[in-house]
This record gives sequence, structure tokens and C-alpha cells, in this order.
Amino acid sequence: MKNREIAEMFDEIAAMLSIDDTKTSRFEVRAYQAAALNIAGMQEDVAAIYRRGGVAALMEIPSVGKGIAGHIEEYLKTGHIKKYDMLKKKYPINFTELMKIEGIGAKKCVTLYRMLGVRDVAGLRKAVSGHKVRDLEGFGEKSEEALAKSLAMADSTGGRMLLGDVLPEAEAMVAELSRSGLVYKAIIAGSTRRMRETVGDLDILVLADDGPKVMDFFEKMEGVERALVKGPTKTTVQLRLGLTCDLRVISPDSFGAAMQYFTGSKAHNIAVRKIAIAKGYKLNEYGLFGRNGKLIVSRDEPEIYGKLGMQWMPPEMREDRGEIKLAQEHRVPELVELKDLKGDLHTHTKETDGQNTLDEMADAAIKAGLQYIATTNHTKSLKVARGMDEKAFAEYFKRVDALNDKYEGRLTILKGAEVDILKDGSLDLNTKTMKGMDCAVGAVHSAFNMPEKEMTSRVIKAIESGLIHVLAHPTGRIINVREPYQIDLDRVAEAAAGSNVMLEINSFPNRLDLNDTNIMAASKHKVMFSIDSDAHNITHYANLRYGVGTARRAWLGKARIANTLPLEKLNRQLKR
DNA sequence: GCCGTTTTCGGCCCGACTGTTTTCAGTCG
Repeated sequence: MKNREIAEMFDEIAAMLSIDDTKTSRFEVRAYQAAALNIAGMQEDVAAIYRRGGVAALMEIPSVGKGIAGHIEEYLKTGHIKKYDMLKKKYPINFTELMKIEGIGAKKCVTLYRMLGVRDVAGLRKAVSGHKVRDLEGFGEKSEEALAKSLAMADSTGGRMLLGDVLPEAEAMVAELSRSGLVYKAIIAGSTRRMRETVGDLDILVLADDGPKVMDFFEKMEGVERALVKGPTKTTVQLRLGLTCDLRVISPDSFGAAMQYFTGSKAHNIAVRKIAIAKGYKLNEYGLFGRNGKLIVSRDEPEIYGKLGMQWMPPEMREDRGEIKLAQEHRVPELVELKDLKGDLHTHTKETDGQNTLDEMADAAIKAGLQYIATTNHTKSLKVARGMDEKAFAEYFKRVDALNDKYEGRLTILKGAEVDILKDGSLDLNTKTMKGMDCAVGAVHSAFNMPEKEMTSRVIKAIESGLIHVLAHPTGRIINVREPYQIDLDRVAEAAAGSNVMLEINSFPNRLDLNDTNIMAASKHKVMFSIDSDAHNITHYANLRYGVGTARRAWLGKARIANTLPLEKLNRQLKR
């Protein structure tokens, strides 16, 4: 997949073009940035698009015209883009790296390079610690200090945090603000509201009369390390959690517009604003305004979308991945919700690597509002998890029967396993044991480095065995830790649809596997999904909301999620 | 350089905050 590196080159071209800052170059810069944004966010490999339809197909990509399509073709053919190379000769600077440092843009990069020879973050670090930066034109003592702080922060966090780590903290902060007596209303916006799997910074909006007072309170809140930027309507702080948080004070008559604006995504907002302009309006965070500058609407989001001829859509959909057209045609689907989940098909107990007993897991499931769970412990080849063999499962299932009798239908425990899909695609338990299960989850836990073809046949063999009901965490990725293994998900989804095997949306915050783009692609096949917690203790059922968020980001309704079915219907699905 | 629901030419999303200025440029989201 070359999308990432091509997008990066276009971003660098944009940076280098922005240095001259002429009227025409300013728009050329935007053109390259828009193309980079679209290419980086694409699911399909641009190389594949080019193979399929050449330059004409490339030009179908939004914001890619004749010029940029030509650059992509040139890069795919030669590995170089002449325009990039020429500019790079003039500015041999690692813009991509440097511009990630808060407070550094293209122009400061060039000043630092021309005056001090800084080319990358290492060079900047040296210049800052040697106090060389403060004397440069346009810089000063304060900028140097700010840069020192930015560099330290880049060291300590260096990226996006898991939604599962950020959302609970965000909710706590909103609660604290609400209790302060200084705000009427506080909400989470940004990528957290859109339930993106990782969060770069946190956005909170409050409705309040006294901005400065709120900001003073905010700055001293639990979890806040220090303020980085402080104004009456916008304050940015560094959180102990390891990321920054923006708080914005909004007035009542623009709260809807602010929600829409600060929820994003950026790409979605740009597209929506263009629609506003086409209709003769202007849309900003204060409202939707007419040509004469008169406020039209801004009370809530549905009003704003409505005035633009669009249907309101859930935040999870706002990524400019086709939802705008859907909203214009009033065909926004009804998405699955947490309360739709009736059960959980992937849970663990103390018998292997879980931390609670089956009884405790069952009680917690009832408290979580579930009607059934599958108990799916690891199998014998997974030594690190003390996986169980056939005999151990036979014993264990007797206890499951006894417990089911005790619950008298208040909760049903389905007999299952998270069975290893071995290297050759066979399963880690004998057929007799497998056939005695209500709900078996198949998973790859070894030999991650197989070539794509082998891995794909391995998994498809397991799917077609007729012995598993769910394919667990189908790509094996761990966010920020392990890349997905090489696998042709399109073929896997097709096979799963043919064999009535469900594809899992694993809700564990560092997995979220399948992810939103995987699900979107897989759902073209008539495959069913199951949103599972993969709970290893009683608190983990709470993670189901992240799986639901991921499914919603992929536009899924409850009809496609097997564990929204009541037990009787689910059993029919499992037996097919 | 891209793009089309007043367009194939003439527009292009927009406002807040900071630091270094002495009225504004640079950066950010």
C-alpha cells in the first residue's frame, strides 16, 4: 500500500509551495493538501486503482485532477516525482517530521534551516537546547521555551491514544465541569465523539456565561497538568493522561453550530461547508448565515443539516466517506446501538487466561443487561494462556450445564471455545469436542508472518470446516503494537458468508478488529457480524461500546449483527 | 492545482490565539 507515502509527499510539496506564499501558490498548496488528505484516508490502494483504470481512474479520487494524477502515475512508474525532487533540492528539510512539533509550520522550518541548518527534529532539539532559536527573526525567548515543551511532549506521548483510555477520562472531565456550577451543559466533541479508535487530542464544549471563570476552573481540574494556551473562549491544556485537551466556551445561540463544527471530521466539515456556499450560505462554528450575514440557524445539528437539504447523521459516520450523499438523499441508515446487543459470543474465565470465575462472569453479564454469553476459553496449543484440552472442556461443560439450570433462563451460557486455527488451517480440538459446542470462536494466535496466500487459505479452511461459528479478531492487529497479518479479507468475507460464519468485531480497545474500513469492505458480502467483548474479567463487558462504535463507523444496522438477535433466533443462526 | 445546483473561468473554509510586532504573520484545528 503506497497511499501513506504518496500522501506524505504531497503534504511535503504543499509545505514547500507554501513558503513563497503568493496568491496563486496559496491555492495550489490547498490542492495538494486536499489530495493528500483524501489519499491518506482511502481504503483502496492507489496502485490498484491505477492498474485497474490508469490516470482516468486516479482522477476519480476527490481532489485529484490531471496534474496530481500525473504525479501519482510518475511515482508508481519511476519511484520519483520530479516536482517533489526539485523542491526538495531547494529545501532539504524533513517537513513531515518537524511539522508534527506543535508550533512549527513550513515557514518556521525554512527559517530554522536557513539560519541554523536545522533539517529534522534532532537538529531542532540541538538548536533549542543550545538557545540558538531565541535570536532568530520571528522567534523569541518565549517561542524557544514553547518549542522546548513541544519537543518534550513529542518525546513522551508521540502519537494518538486508544479511545478506550481517553473516553472514560473525557467523561470524568465532563462530569467534573457539570458539577462546577459554572456551566449549563458540557459535551465531548471531536474524534472521541466520532468514536475513532484512537484520539489525538480531546475536545470538550461547554455552554456557560462566564468564559474566563470556566477557564480558571478548567486549568485547575483533576487530571490537568498545565495550560498551554489560554483565552476566554478557547483554552488548551496538557492532560496527565498524555494528550492535550481543548475546552471551548460556547454561547447558547451557537451551540448546535459549534457541536457540528468541533465534532468534525475536518474532511466532513469542508464538504458540508462547500454545500453551504453552493446554497449561498456561510457556515462556521457560530451558525449558518445568509448572504447578508444574517443568522439563519444554529440551535442544534439537525436544524443546520436540514437547512442544507441534508438529513442529520450520527457523528460516527462523519468522515466524508459517502455519508454526505446519503444525507442529501435522506437515506441515512439506522445504526446499531449498545442497547440492541442481547449477548456476547466471546468471553474468558479463570480456567485459562481470564481473571474471574464462570459464575462471576455470568453474574456480571446479567448486570450488563445481556441475555446470553458464550464461554470461549483458549485451547491446548496456546500454552501461554494455559489452553484447555478435550478432557478439560468435557469437565467444564458439565459445570456450564449446572449453572444454566441454576439461572433458569435469566441468562443462558453457550458452550464454546476460542479454538486456535493451527498453521495448516486445522483446529486445535478434535471434531467430536467441536461438535458438542453451541458457539465456537476460531482464531489465529500463531505464525503471524505467513504470506498472504497461505494465511488466507489457512483461515478459509477453518471457516469451511463447519465447526466454528465466529471468526475472532480476523486481522490479528494490536493498535500501536502489532500490524495486521497479511490476509485477503475480501475472500475471507466471501467464504464466511458462504459458510454462515460470523466475522467478529472485537471490542477490546487495543484490538477493534475488524476495524471500520474492514467492516465496510466486508459488508459488501452477505456476511453477518458479531460484536464481542473478548472479556477477560467482569469489567470488560463495558468495552462492548467500542465495538458498537466501530460498527456504527462502518454504517452497520442491527440486522447485520448476529448478537442483537434474541437467543432463540441466534440459536437458529448458529445451527445453520 | 482542482472544480462546477448561478461556473470550463474564477473562485477556492474560516476563526482563535500567541508572540513578536507596532498592525500582523504564523500556526492550529
